Amino acid sequence: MVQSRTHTCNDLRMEHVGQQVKLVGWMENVREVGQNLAFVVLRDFYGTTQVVIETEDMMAAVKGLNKESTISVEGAVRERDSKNPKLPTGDIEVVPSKIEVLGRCRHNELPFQINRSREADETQRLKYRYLDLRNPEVKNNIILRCNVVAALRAAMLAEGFLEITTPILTASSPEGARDYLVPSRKHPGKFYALPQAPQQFKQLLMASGFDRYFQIAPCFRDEDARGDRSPGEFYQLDMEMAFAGQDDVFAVLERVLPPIFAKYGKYSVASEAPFVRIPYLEAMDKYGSDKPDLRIDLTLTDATGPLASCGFPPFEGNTVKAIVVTDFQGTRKQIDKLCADVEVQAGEKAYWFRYDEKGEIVGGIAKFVQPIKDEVIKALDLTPGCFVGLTAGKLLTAQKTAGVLRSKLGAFCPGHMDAQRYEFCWIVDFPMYEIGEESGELEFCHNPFSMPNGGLEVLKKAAAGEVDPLTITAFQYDLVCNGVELSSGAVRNHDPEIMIEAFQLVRLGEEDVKAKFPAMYNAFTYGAPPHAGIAPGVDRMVMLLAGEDSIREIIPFPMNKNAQDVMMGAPSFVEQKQLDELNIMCTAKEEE
RNA sequence: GGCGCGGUAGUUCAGUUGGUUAGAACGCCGGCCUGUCACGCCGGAGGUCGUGGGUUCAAGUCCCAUCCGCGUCGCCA
Repeated sequence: MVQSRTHTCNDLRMEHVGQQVKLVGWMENVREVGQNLAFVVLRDFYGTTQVVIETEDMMAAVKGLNKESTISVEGAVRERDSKNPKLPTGDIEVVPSKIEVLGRCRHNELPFQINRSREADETQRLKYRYLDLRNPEVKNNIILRCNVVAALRAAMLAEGFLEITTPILTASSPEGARDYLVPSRKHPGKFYALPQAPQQFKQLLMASGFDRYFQIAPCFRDEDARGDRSPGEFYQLDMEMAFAGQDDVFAVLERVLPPIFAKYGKYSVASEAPFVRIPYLEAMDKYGSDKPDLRIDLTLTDATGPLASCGFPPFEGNTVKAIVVTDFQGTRKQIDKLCADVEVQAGEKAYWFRYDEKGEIVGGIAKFVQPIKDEVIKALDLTPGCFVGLTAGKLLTAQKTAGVLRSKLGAFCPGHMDAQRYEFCWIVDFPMYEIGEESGELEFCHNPFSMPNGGLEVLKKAAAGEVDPLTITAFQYDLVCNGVELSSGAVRNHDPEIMIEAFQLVRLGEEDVKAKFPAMYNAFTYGAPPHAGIAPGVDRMVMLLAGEDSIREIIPFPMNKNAQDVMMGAPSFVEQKQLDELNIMCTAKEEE
């Protein structure tokens, strides 16, 4: 019988000196320092322990064994001659009497060095993710994720929420992101879809009488990846509350999240409950973004008045937004780099000038500003030594471009951004409708299930032409932290009559609502509670807590940007027999 | 799909105006070393320069095409 280990590689201390122990783990490193003297670093999940080789027998046991092989070591704990204060187990070492190979590493060259895997090529890391995860720095993010999920679950249960799972195989939903489809063998030509979110199910739970629901819910969307958005699948802390409104939802997250951010986050929490609430239009106007990073103390100023007609062609007839940066320390080269970065990201140019220490307008578009110097200084409240970044275009374009410039300037000027903290805010009062860019007609701006602010009355006035539908706001809100959109939620529209009215404004009617959301529409005709909810992204939260810039760092087995699992080889071709059984024929195939 | 950056040894990278045999660090292999802990010292192996075409006496370097990766925009009700 194989005796199991007596301790982990992080257990042994001075008090264990003299004991016989058995450790198991990976042979991380071997330092040979003499004819019959070597030090083996043994690593397991918990830590590392040094094993000292002093005899020909033991040397023979590890000689020829590749690093990263798994071994068991039986021996005595001894106080070290030369201690290492940097290691928790640095005071002791194990003198082995028996070393057994448990799993030989057949490769003397690894795809990357374990403790430096984060520097390696990302495709290699993903292909050999099981080796990448041996790196404690990588592994620790996964442990953090477990702890955060456990803490979220505990906090939600303590708030009186029930965790209820909803179907993974469900019906394709007509709006929103692209669905992942799953063919049905028993129903030729028909498909299931993986849920983009448990949206309709959680609202049905409310109609069923469950008062508070939550779920660490897997969500599937066939959309392209981003640095903070994993392709294919992700997790949300999905929640919904009956007989509740916006303030109730806010209060729950304001109680649940800050302690978890404080305990598990890399930085401190700067926001106190209640979090700042910023109306959507104000966020766009002040920050040029609906997910403002409040760690940056810069805001946008309107400079259309003095600058639109200064003679600089790009400003002519446009809205001009300015960002004034006091105490600006930046070279010409750095400014050019900033503007180039803005253009890459926003697709629009940024312009600039400086009001230097001598009180002169210099650099960038100074030539055009010079003649109206006094007016501009007054309008923008300039002080000597400041930098003025400028963007122009239609209102929204000028705002968005300035938003990008603002975040770049924040990252560039440490004096204007304290990055080592978490700043939360709510973005509220999103517009209910917008003019679609493709259609040129009125469309839902976000979620057609949101309750319009003003209810049935305002919708009827809009239908009668007494109110501009573009001015109607919804009880729709986002939770933003450090410029990352953590979550979207809403007070739902639980009234079939208001639902139909809302749909009629976008040229849809009762039949469309019934056809698109049959279960929910019917359920709401049987007496539905007013309800509201939200769904913070678990992956993004963990990313913020870990202080990582890439979402892949906090997912155990991430896909690459092209939604491929290069380790498992997914997606893959399947056998013709499988397709036949599902009545599926492929019209095109990627080359192998 | 658009734009930006990148692809050179197992890994991370350097490679000048196009010019001798493509380099460094880490890793790997061999040797030395009795207290290392990023061990040290000596030696060695290891390269279709992403792929295909072109210009040239000569291409890692210039041109064209193409593939792959990352970022970003579109997209994500």
